[in-house]
Amino acid sequence: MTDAVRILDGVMRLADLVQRDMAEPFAGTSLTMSRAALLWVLDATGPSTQQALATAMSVSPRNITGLVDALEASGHVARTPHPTDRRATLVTLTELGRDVVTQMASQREQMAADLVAELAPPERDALAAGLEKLADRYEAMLAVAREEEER
Amino acid sequence: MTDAVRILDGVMRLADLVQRDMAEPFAGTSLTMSRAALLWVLDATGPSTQQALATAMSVSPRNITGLVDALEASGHVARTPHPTDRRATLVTLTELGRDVVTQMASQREQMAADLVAELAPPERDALAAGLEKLADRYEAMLAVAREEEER
DNA sequence: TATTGTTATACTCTATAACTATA
DNA sequence: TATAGTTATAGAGTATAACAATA
Repeated sequence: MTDAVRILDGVMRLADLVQRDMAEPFAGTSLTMSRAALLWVLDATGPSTQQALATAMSVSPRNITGLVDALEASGHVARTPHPTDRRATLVTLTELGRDVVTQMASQREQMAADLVAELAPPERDALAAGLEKLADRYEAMLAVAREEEER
Repeated sequence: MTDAVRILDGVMRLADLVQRDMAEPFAGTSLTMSRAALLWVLDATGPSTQQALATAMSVSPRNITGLVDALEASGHVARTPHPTDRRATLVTLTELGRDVVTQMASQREQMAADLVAELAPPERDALAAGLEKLADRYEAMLAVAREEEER
């Protein structure tokens, strides 16, 4: 197996493990990974239209309607009228929604710390830099491919 | 942001990009990521019972029934009677299924090669080793946590 | 005309529980 | 009694297309 494939496999395997682990705290609650992801995006961007959320999450507007419906029912977000555009609605985090995001953030840090506990600091930096380089590069590659396809 | 979090984020971001990219060739076909994953496992293990597939994929037996139904309908796998246990069925790859796996394997290699194209060989090896170490460690951590929970 | 969000419809992945046939 | 696979049922994520209200 080439080093290239070892890297690809390592990333996918690790991501799968992490994803299962992240989903666990939501068991028995109304939250799911997709809904939590929306909260996370919303916290990063501030109050947003559903269109903006759809774009940010690379998902259809219809999908956002469903996620927001569920999160509104569970009290994590609220729909408020857009101040200037009466077609649009602004989705905002409620206090409960903010609490959940805060908790997710601390879980993420704990998880990350546990993950790299056996790596020496220089190794950590090298690994982080390598991954970021690959992700940046990959994103650029996909963007180029998408443009070529449009032509 | 700590290096630990940079690593976690890098892994998740990269996995997301790769996953979207891997799903693309299936558009317009009857194949999906889950079905393709079953083909991949089946190729690695050889003819398997549905129970074995469920365990290997960490998924319910019922789920396997559905995936195999679809893959059987599309001609990628066949159900054959188990030679000694009449309760069980053996799932096997058809020629079409094998062709698809071969194609996926070469796409994976191409994708991996593109991904790391700008990394020098020593960097590649370090990155691969780092990721494998983290994944192994994480898997062990989860196994321990699961045992503790059972007590 | 174009855009925002929703209704209508459909497919897929996933799970648990009950059931049948077999071990 | 236990196991393999299926039927029954249900929730969740996702998409496209048509539509109403508004820009």
